Amino acid sequence: MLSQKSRYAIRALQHLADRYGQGVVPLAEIVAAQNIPAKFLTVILSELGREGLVRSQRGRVGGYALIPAPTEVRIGDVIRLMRGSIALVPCASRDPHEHCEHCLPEAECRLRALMLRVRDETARILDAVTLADGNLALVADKP
Amino acid sequence: MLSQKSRYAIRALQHLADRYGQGVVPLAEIVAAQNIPAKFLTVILSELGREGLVRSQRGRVGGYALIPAPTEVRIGDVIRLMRGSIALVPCASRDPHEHCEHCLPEAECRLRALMLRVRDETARILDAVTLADGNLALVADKP
DNA sequence: TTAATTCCTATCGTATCGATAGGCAATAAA
DNA sequence: TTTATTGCCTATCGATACGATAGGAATTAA
Repeated sequence: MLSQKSRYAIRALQHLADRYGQGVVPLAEIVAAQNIPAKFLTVILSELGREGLVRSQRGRVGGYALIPAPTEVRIGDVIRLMRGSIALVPCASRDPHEHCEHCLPEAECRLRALMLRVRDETARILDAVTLADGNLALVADKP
Repeated sequence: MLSQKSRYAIRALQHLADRYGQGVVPLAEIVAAQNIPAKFLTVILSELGREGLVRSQRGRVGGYALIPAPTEVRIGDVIRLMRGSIALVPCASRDPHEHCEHCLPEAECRLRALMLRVRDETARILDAVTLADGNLALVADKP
């Protein structure tokens, strides 16, 4: 499962992508439009700021803005950022990963072999979609 | 992420599938071969028994055995059994599902649209592999 | 009877998760 | 310069889920 935090992050970034190039968007607007708890969202946006995805402006007309062009931010990247990995099990990450506890040697684990395939398919989908894609269901699905 | 419990369940079932038709397999054998905490495994196998996947025999030469033929048990089914769903977000399940908290109406949620596609691809892979498949990585991958 | 084995329920410690509190810092407008 | 507005940071909280174990009852073959 994706954490609630990851989902909020993606939806907030989608909102900022829709306003890309229009200056900063106040927190309250995102909160109202996306139905996300305000305080929690500040934590999430600060984190995204530290990762370089979002810039912020304080004060009277403050708010947040997406830094990269929406076409440059893949949903897969956002999930990796928030969750660390796209894989369903620790040992099935393509990045340097922890071993699963109480498992067999990775080379012998049938479950791992399967989960690697799931990971690759998932990554293929999530890395083909960016924040610029409005209706994500309609994006071309070409391997 | 798959829970540890789900992973143990799959690996235990794979082990029983390998011994299919050879009578019951004692817990200790599964524990030794699969490196799973014994007490925890009894809980898992009891649950799988209640779901009709496993039968058990008590007493001196007791143990567990898979009930359906290994070819009839899809990994996707096992995961649905243990975790309730294959989807990465609650609202992206194809079965009757809960709504996500603090979200938009489902029809408007771009994230949901994407996650439905991920779910379908994942299900396609996991439902094409059964407990009978030895090296899961080599199963044909034909849409 | 005895040893081996599974079954059931309760419980435990920990980690994570979602969320909020509360105060500090910055900024623009009055 | 004052003030209202807005974001920033750290700590913390309550709830829940998770992984695992304890302890004993029930079953069965030797």
